[in-house]
Amino acid sequence: MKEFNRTTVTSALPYANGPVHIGHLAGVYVPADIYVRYLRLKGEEVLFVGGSDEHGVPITIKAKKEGVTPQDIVNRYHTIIKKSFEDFGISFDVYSRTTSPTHKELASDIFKTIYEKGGFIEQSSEQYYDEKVQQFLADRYITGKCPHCGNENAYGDQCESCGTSLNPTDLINPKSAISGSVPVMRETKHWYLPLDQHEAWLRKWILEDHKEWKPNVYGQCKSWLDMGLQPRAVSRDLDWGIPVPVEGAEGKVLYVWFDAPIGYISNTKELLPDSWEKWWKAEDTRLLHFIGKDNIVFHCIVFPAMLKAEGSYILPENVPANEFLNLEGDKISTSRNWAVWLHEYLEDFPGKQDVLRYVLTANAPETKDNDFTWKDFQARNNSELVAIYGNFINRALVLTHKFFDGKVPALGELTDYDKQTLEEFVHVKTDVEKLLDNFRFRDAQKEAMNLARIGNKYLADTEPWKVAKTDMERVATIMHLSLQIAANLAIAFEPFLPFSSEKLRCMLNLNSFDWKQLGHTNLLKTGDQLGTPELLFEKIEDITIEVQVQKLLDTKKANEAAAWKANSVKPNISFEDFQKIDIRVGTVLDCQKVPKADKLLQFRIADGIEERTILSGIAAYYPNPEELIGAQVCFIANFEPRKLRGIFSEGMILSAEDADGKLVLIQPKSTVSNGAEVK
RNA sequence: GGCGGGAUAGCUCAGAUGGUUAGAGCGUCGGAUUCAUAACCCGGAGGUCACGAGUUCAACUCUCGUUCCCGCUACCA
Repeated sequence: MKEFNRTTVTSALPYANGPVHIGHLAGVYVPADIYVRYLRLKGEEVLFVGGSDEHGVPITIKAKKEGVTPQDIVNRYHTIIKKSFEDFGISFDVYSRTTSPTHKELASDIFKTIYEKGGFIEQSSEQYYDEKVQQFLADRYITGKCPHCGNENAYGDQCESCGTSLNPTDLINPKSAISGSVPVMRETKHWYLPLDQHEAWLRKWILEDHKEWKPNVYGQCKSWLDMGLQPRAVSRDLDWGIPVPVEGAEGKVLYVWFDAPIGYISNTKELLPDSWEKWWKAEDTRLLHFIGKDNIVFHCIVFPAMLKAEGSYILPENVPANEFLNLEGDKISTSRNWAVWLHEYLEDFPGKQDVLRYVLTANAPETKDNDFTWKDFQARNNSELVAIYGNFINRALVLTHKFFDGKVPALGELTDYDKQTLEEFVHVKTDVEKLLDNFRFRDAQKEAMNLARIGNKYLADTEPWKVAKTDMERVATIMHLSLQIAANLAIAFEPFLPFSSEKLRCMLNLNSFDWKQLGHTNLLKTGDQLGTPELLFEKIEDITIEVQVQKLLDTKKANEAAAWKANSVKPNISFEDFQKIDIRVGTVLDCQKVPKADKLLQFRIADGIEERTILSGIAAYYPNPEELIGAQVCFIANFEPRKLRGIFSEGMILSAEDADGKLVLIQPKSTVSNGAEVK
């Protein structure tokens, strides 16, 4: 077992083309933050690095769409993202960005070093080029007709209609997704990192030396290694990014995947210009990458290969990747606005950062994709944070104020039951530690919560409010111990719920604490004056949750409307065909629901000659049919009569079907004679 | 299509190397209690462990097949 003296913790760099949401928090930043806070509390040397990933094609596309520069886009989102992390107490030592000068310099240096060592191969190939916007097109930005299923909107890498993987050259009638113009083939040269040459040591390093990695991480790496590694491009033709720092590379930038992870290092360097190297090059430094499952191969294979090729860096000791968090049963999606955005959450739930941190940890996607629901959020707040933790603290403080004027009472003789309780909560410390050391944050938090359960049980069993009538000394001991448990809770929850721990610390008038004190009963001294008791957590009412659920339902509706596309036009018909249809205007004389039929309305229509009855299946959209009386509608007059629900319908009333399936009557703009023909 | 991960109580999830009655929290039902944000505390009910075969004295656990969800598939980032 290797000996480590310090730990470098990185968390995946969020891509700066949108704000961050609960999925980011649950998968990466909360677990990383818990771990880092835990190490800090233990007094270990630790550095927590984050930053925004600001290069790459999607940002340039977004900028073009909005008519601003890529720098404008990343400035906007970097600011929002950074603030969200600060607000949620994600305790980065540094949060910088890949557009920083330090990063540009370091990324260039690393590229150059590998280049000079002959660590890249150069290769030319033909690629699609958009002459209108003068840039090469990534596969994703070429669309055309799928050769397999005929879908007109297949992407250059895959047809989403039939699922087939494609090459851009497979597409029939390719078009640039950026400008819509027809792309041409053009030769271009790129640098590749020959991963195949790194395969042997990667295989040993991962498959033999790191069997302790999580199954999802280990499994995916094994899968890649078994398939055989291929050279991977590290440059691309683009004007947004870090220029490839060698001759003959005009117009080429580092591929964003190459540049982004170096951001971990350059952000460290920006913070510690003189001492950054020990965090990245010293053998006694333990490097950990917190990421989501979509990043596994990159952090376990590609980035290590880059670092090895450079030659002077250490490799990650573990990569605790999480699965994904879903929202109310659906995949979280930035583009579909299916997310709970952190900055919006704080507007709706000011001061409730810890509640979200708690819920996301309690239901963290550690072994498989999990689901976030608002109902669960409410339940965890009300029946765990409020009822178990908050309630215990409140009981302990209120009782102390009631019986001892808010001063820590003296500890008397311990009963066997007292000792038994103390023993239980000493266990909590070792259990939480063991779980945190293994990145099992969900269970660790549950174990911390057990401390509050122990406290509640202790009060219920010792019943100080009863004993107070006969034996105040005994009450003093009970409250003394209860307050010590409360102080322990502040420590145990600090990594998970930093804001609440701080609040509790103030209520208890504790100066400071560290992890070593956990499990001890001398955190508070007899006679210490406690602060004013406040509620640690508040109940969340049904109405609050309903508002959030409604917000999501609205989003869903808006998405459906946005996704709606008009049906393609039917084959042409002749004028003679059209003439066969006799469409007329008539006035509604009477209109009512057909009994025992959900959808049908029965119309009595004046058609200019006589009256006729027509049935129409629009009842759901006209809940008050009598309001239609007097209105003019269009109908097909020569439709074969048809019996519906025992009634003859003599024609068909015309409606337009909206995106959501809603039917809307077609009516003339101004009143016309009954029987007027529609031509 | 190929590969990887997953499918376990009403809900959200745990279940090293196969071994007697499969666990937790919430919810639910019953009891006790009143210091506390109608909260806490005690107890009960609830599962052919996705489906179908196979290996084994023994399978939630191993093998094969099927279905569904998620991810990766090397120029989406």
